Amino acid sequence: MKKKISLRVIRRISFYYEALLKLNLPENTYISSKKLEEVTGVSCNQVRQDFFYLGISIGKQKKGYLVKKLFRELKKILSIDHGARVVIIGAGRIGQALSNYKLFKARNITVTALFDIKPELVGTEVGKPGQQKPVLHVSQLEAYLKENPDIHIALLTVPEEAAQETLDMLITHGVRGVVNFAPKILKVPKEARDVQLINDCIGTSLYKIVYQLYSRK
Amino acid sequence: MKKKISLRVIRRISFYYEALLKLNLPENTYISSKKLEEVTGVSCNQVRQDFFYLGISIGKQKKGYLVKKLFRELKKILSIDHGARVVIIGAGRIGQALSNYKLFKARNITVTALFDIKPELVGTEVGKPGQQKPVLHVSQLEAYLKENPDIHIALLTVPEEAAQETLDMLITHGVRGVVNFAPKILKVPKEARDVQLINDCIGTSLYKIVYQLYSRK
DNA sequence: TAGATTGTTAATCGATTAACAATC
DNA sequence: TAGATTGTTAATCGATTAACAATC
Repeated sequence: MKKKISLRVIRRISFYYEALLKLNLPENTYISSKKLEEVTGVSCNQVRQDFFYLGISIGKQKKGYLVKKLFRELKKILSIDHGARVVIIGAGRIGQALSNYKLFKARNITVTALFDIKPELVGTEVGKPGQQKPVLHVSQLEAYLKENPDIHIALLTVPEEAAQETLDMLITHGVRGVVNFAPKILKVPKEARDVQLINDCIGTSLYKIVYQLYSRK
Repeated sequence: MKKKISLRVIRRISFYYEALLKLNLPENTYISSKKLEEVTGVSCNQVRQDFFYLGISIGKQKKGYLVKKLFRELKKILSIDHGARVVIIGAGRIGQALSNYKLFKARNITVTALFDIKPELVGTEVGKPGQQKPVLHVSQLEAYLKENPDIHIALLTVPEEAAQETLDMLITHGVRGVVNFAPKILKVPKEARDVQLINDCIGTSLYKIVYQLYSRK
């Protein structure tokens, strides 16, 4: 059993990985923790602490980390090579935005289909030309998951009123990880305690800004 | 100068407030920390600890907190009565989703306008009937902010490539708080250190689920 | 009364920051 | 060499959990 890595660390590892992707440096060059601080906003001390904690001891004094090796290590931790296929429940604006999310590709995450109940959406395809995804009716979901037993994750973007029952339904059909975007705290039923759920409502970070600007005087 | 409240606490306070809104209990009833745990997922110990920290000592043993009083206290902390008017830069799917975000109203947050550069969007109105908002051209932003000097916050939903320059422009025009939704870590220029910025890319929480499901064996 | 729930303190836990010897 | 940067430890800081006396 591996060491447990907190989600905070995972988040920062994601930052490092994406920064590396975007910098697009030659594989045989080096990047220092100081440079990583510059591009990710994570302090260089924190960067080295993370690497130490994760057993990434590939640095060279005076140079930094070989890009090629660092990529390999980060990929390993994030299981990038494993890949993941996911579905999106709710083909509204947020669902469609997620279905086009650029960085998923770099993470080896594939959105295979969207599901909705609106007649005007069901049967259409969404997304940019060349990477379009079908919108199916929610009633087809059960069969779809049976045909695609490698799909264990769903992104939930249905209206608040339908969110909890949809989550319950997803779990019944074998989904094991869900990100809920509805503005409602959902709960995993007790009998399915191993299902991973993140409530991540778009818009809540605005509250923090409002607080910082208007309450903190 | 008030005690500094961390953003984690603010986030939980938001949960309590929204739970209270949704439960819609009569003002003269009581709610216990145990019940708040049930509806928010925050442990009752944490709830009481938060209230203690914030000086909310209005509980009655054996009963809990009077809904009316609790509302008042939470509103005070979150500055709900102050209110905030904000603009959205980028009228794509995420921008439009945010412009319709239900809970903003309960928080006394008003989206006044959206800005974009796409000809097919500029000049239109978005949103549900009765609460439509105009989409203006980004070039009109400077004048708009001059006319509405009470607007200090922008939600940034432009494409990644344009995000940093747009942020710089916003700051130049006097914006003091920004939530960035583009999949890129933006930086506030050194000369504007007091500007509040949150990078909150939709989709990153999926990475956590993927990690929990596929890496943690 | 007995049971339930608060307010508060202390203990625990975890995360971040700082510092620095080692060395390329 | 001198300067820069790592790996690692220790110190600090902050957040959460647990416990319980007080009391309605």
